[in-house]
Amino acid sequence: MCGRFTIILPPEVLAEIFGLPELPRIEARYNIAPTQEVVVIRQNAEGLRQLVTMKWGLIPSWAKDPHIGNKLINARCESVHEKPAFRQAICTRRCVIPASGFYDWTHTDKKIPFYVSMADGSPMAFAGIWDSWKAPDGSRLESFTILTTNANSLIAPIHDRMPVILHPAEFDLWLDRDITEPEKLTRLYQPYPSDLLRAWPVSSLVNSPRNETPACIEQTVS
DNA sequence: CCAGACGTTGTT
DNA sequence: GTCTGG
DNA sequence: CCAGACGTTGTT
DNA sequence: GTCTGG
Repeated sequence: MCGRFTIILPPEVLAEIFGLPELPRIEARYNIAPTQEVVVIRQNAEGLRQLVTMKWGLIPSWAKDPHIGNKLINARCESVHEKPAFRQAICTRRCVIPASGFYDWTHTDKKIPFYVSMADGSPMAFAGIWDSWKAPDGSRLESFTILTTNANSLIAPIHDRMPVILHPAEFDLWLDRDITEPEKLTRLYQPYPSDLLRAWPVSSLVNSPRNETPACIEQTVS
């Protein structure tokens, strides 16, 4: 699944691959955890892409207690079109979460964290959905969740789920607000090809969200 | 009708 | 054991 | 996802 | 908001 990730991308690279109209101001993050503020990309009604900051953990618009978002950090692709918390968002409020890689923990043997990134070091793009929650004081809180799918052969030994990773050619379709038919979207939910990814073990430093240094992604040698 | 849930993960 | 917070 | 808390009272 | 369960 996806419960921790990184974004270490120069603004130029981010703007280029995601087709942003302006250079974003973005800093490197080595250990992004649920509940934190994260930049995501969505498209406005005019088709213009924008980088916006949202909280990780989707709070449905109808939620009475926003803490529900702490649990909704992932949405299973197999059920995202049916679940009450997600089915509206999946039709009209899709987003892409730019990343460099994500972490996964093994549970067989000892709990060992792994870092997964693109084999060629290029940016990674998670498929996500977002919602807007109205607080009692009238303010708005935007939040998102990351879709998950079955693990591919590279990830499977670590974990049975992985995030839905989009190919650059799929960004237009995913972000198009006029496309609402599930059958046009479900084909994007396939596990990303193993040969385009790489994975290596990392130190347990990453376990605590308080540690946010480059050492989090360094390969451990045994 | 109203009340209560609405989610994922992993582990057993 | 289970929930909250990051 | 993992780490860390997990409680009440009264007083400052 | 919308569905399920009582």
